[in-house]
Amino acid sequence: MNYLEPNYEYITDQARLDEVAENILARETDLAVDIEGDGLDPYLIKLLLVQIGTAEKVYIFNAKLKFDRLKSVLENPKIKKILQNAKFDYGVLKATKGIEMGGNIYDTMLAERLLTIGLVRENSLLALADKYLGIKLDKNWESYNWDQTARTGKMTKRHLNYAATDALILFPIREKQMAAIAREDLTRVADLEFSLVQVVANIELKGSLIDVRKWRDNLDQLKTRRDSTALQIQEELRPFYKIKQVDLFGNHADVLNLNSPSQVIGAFEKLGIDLPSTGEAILQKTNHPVAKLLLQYRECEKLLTAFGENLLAKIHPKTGRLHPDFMQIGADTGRFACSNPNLQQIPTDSSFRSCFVPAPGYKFVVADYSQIELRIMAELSEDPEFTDAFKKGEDLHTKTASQMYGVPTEMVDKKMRFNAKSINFGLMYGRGAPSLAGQLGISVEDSEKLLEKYFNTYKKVKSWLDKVGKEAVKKGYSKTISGRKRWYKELDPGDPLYQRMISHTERQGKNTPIQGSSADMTKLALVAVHQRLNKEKYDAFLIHTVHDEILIEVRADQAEAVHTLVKEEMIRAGEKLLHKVPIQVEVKIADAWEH
DNA sequence: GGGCCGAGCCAC
DNA sequence: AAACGTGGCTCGGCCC
Repeated sequence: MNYLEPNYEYITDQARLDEVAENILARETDLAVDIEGDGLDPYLIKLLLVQIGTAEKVYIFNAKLKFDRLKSVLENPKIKKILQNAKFDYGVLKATKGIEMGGNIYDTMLAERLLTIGLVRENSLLALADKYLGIKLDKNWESYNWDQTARTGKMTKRHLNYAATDALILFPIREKQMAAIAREDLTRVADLEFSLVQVVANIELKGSLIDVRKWRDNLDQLKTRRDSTALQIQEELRPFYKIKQVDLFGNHADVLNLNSPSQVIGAFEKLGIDLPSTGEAILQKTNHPVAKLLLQYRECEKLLTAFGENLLAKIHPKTGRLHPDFMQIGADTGRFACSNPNLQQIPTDSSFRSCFVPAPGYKFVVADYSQIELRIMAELSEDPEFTDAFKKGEDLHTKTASQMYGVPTEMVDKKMRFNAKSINFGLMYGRGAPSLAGQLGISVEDSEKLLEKYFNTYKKVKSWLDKVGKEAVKKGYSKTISGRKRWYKELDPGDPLYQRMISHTERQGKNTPIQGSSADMTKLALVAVHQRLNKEKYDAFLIHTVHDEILIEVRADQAEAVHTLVKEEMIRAGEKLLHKVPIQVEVKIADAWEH
C-alpha cells in the first residue's frame, strides 16, 4: 500500500454520501476516522472534511453535506473506530454535527502513550507514522491554509491526499501497536482508556460555570491586601536604599521587584541577612518582619496571577463556561493532567472553590474516595495492621500514632497524630528521615527513631515499599493493579549522579503502583458513572475530576438519585481493584464546589 | 520580541 | 537548599 498516494474518493454529492454510508453500515468493518477543520475549538471550528477509511480506501466527505446517514455509521457500537487523539474528533463531531461516536474507539495516541510511558512523549501522528511505517508525513499544517480553504471551499488534490493519508495509516499503526499491547499485557488498561475517551470529551464539552462577580470580589480583597503588604515592605527597606526613585507624578517607585528572587536576596543582604534561597521554608525561619511580610505578599501575588483575571479570560465566548484541556494520560503514573486553565490546582480555600457553581436549577454532586492511596498501600503491601485498621473503620493516623508512641489511642494528642499522618503520607513518596525531620522540626536522629518504630509496627509496609522500589530499578518498569505500566529510562552507571538517579527511580517505584492504581480506580468510576447517567437518561453531566474526586452537575430534582448512583459506582469501581481493604466514598449534594 | 529555563507555589 | 511522588502556571532573567 502506498500511503502517501492513497486510494480515496472525494464525495460532495448527498446521494453518494448516503449510498456509501449504507454500504459501510452493512459491512460493519473497522473504520479509520479523521476530520479536517480550520481550528481546534469544537465550538468555533469550521468543519471541512470527514474522512472515513476502510483498510483499502478512504472516503472523504465534504462537511457541507447532511450527515444523518454517517451518524448511524459512527454511532454504531459494533463498528470499531480508529482515531489519532479521538477526543478531538469526538468533540468536533458532537458540537458541529450532533454525532456522538459510540463506544468501540481505538485511539492510536493513547495506545502509544500506554506503550511508552516514561520513555518518550512522542505520540503525534507524525512520530507514529515514522516509527511504525517509516513514512515521513508532511505535517506543515499552516502550509495547507485550511483557513482560506474554509472560506473559499477550494479543496486541492494536496489537501485531499493529506486527509486520506492521515486516515489510512491508522490501520497498520494500530496493528503493530495491538501486538505490543498484547505482549506487554496492557489489554485491560487499554480498554479502560479507550472507553474513557468519550467521557473526557464530554467533560470538556460541558465545561464548568464560574460565578464571575464573586471571583472578582475575591480578587479585589486580595489586591488590597497585597498592595498594603508591598507598601509595608518597601517602607521597611527604604532606609537601606540610597536612591529613592520618584516618578513624574511624585509617586515613589518600588525600590525592588518583590517578584524577583535575586533582587530579594540582594535586599536581605542590605539587612545583614544571607539567604540561601528565598523559598517559603527559608523565609519562615528568617526572623525579620520583612520575611513575614514577603510571605504574605507572595501568597496574594500567587493567587492573583495564577487564579486571577487570567483564568476569567479563558471563559468561552459561546458557552460562557470554562473548558479546560484534560490530558487523559497526562502524568506518567496514569493520572490525568489538566491545563488552560488547570482546574486541578484551584486553591482548596472556599473563597475560590465556592465560585464554581451549577447552572440555575441544577446542583452539584461532589464525590471523592476517602484516603484511597493509603488503602491501596494497605492492599498491595498486605500489611495486617494497616489492613485491619481500615476494616475496622479506625482512624488510621491516630492508630499509627498510638503504636509509634506506645500510648493508648485516647492519649494521642494533636501533635502525635500530625506526626503519624506525615509519616503515613510521606512513605508513599519514599520520604526519608532528613526530610521528615525538616517537616516535623525534630532532629534527624529522632526522626530515624520514629520511622524505626513505625516500620516495627507495619513491617510489611516496609518490606513491600523496599521490594517495589528495587523492582522498578531491576525490571525497568512499575505496574498498577489494572496492569498499567510505567517504564524507566536506563541509567548510566558512569554518570556521577548515578546513585542519586537510582534512588529517584526507587522512590518512583514505590509511588507509582499507589498513585497509578488510584488513577485506574477513578477512571473506572468515571466510565461507569457516565454510562449509567446516559443509559438512565439523567439530566446530569460529569464536569470535572481531580484525581480521587468527581464532580457532576445535575438537575436539582435528580440530585438525590444521582448521589446514590455515584456512590454505588465509585464503590463498585473500587472493589474491582481492592479485595482486602474496604472502599469509602464521601458524596455530597451542594450549590458550589465544596466538600 | 520570542524561546527557554529555573524558582516558586497551587493542587492531589 | 535539600531532605518527598505527580502535575501546570507565572515570573524573572538570560539567550538569540
